Amino acid sequence: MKVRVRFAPSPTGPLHIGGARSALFNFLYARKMGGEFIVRFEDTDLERSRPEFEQEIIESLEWLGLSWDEGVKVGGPHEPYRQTERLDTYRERAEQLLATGWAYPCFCTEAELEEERNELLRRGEMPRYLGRCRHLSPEERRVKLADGIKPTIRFQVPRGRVYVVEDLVRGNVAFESDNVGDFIIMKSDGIPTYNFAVVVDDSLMGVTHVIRAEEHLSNTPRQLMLYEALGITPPQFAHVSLILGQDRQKMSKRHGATSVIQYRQRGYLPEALVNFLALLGWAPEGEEEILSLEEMIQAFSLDRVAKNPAVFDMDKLNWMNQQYLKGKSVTELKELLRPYIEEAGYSQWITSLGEARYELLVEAVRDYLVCLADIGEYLGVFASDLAIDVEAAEILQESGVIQVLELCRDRLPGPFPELEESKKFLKSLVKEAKLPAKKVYMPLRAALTGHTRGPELPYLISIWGREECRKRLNVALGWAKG
RNA sequence: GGCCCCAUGGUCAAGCGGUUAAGACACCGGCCUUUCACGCCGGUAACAGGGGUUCGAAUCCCCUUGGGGUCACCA
Repeated sequence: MKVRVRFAPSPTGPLHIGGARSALFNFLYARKMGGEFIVRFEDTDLERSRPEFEQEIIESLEWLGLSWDEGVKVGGPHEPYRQTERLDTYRERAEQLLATGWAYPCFCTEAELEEERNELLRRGEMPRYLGRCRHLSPEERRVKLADGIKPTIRFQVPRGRVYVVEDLVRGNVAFESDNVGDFIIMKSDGIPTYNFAVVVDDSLMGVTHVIRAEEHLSNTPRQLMLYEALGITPPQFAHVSLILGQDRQKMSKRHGATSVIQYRQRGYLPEALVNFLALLGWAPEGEEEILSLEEMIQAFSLDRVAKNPAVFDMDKLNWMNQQYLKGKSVTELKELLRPYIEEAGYSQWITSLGEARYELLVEAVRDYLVCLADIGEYLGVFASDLAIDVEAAEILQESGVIQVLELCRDRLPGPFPELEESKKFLKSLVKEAKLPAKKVYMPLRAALTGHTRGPELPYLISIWGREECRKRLNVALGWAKG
């Protein structure tokens, strides 16, 4: 049978980093097995679901390079792929469960349930639904209905049974049905709840493998019961452990950037994020950790998925991103960088440089970038007026510095020397000054940039050109003399 | 709290009864270098604890401890 997997986010927020990994694992498994990957929206939470989030999730998936064969946006044989558009389907199945006695209407109000919960809590017992409406007579039901009470539909959980989840990453996990209270499958407004809708959709869509986060493991027995009641063979399950923050708690907003879009905004490359995420909970056989999507597909296997939770390590992501940044050509970087330059407010300045000098600039800073948004920081050095920091000030006060700066100012080639020319110029300067190289370069750097560290001098000179350098040298000279 | 999952360096992890217990990130040191990075070389650092099983346990079983998840008219 052809493998069919799915990613079914609820559009109640942007695509979470954990969701992205679930999507990735599903994608990898589908591609590896020559199967199909479905994306659908579970938007039964009317309060929190928003179309904007659907759009954002789709864009995030596309940005990551995870394409799907069927589902939202692309369509397919099991349309629609949005749960609120499938309400009739759920109603039919609910009727079926009602008719076969697997489910019953429940007329308890929220207030009553709340009271029951508090009472149980007060007695030190576990809060759960006691089954008050389980055995209402047809008469009683008719009366309640006549009173205008809109019932929910509850699933009647079998007593004394054991349900075993056969999990591809965890092995067999057993749950006793007595620990599960009768749960709602249809809300009073006619919207199905998650556990019900997911079962109906997965079965109707022919999903063969459910790969999802571990937080769903405890829900699985409920789903198994539903499969049983519906007379459907359940799919295979694979529960992947959670991604934790530094404090070992489930990743949440408190931990900083948790959505894919935030990483995109910061200038992480999709290849890097995908590669990093893949290694969180999965390890390929070899020692190579930098893998293309294609290589990941080849190497992917569910039995190499780890059972233990993984802490999100920003340091490693940063390193990973640098690796991918290094793999980019200057031409590619020039384009990738543009939106971030714009964001940092340096678009005009970059345009004024012209393509050749922009390229030089990219070459000069590329090794410093952890992510694309860092460009703003480095551009500051180039585009802002000279501001001398403490360390640079100390250098400028050393003896002989004034002579070096003046010599440089007077000999500067121009108007815009090529990189090689700048290098030659600097060497000749050292020779003429008859000083150790460092005694020439450090003061120059301090005077030109106002800092003691930064991009290489030849780049600075070639990018700024003679006039800008002279201007800066004069400012620094004025400062050093004054 | 009940139920369930998990447990190898600071982090990600390999390991699936016999290894000097890989590798990567981070960290530290050295080299390179006109600075800072980059790069290269090297180093510190782990089987949570206790019982078993076995000739032999990181690997299998049990308990303890620790962490996490789940118990909604959220998904």
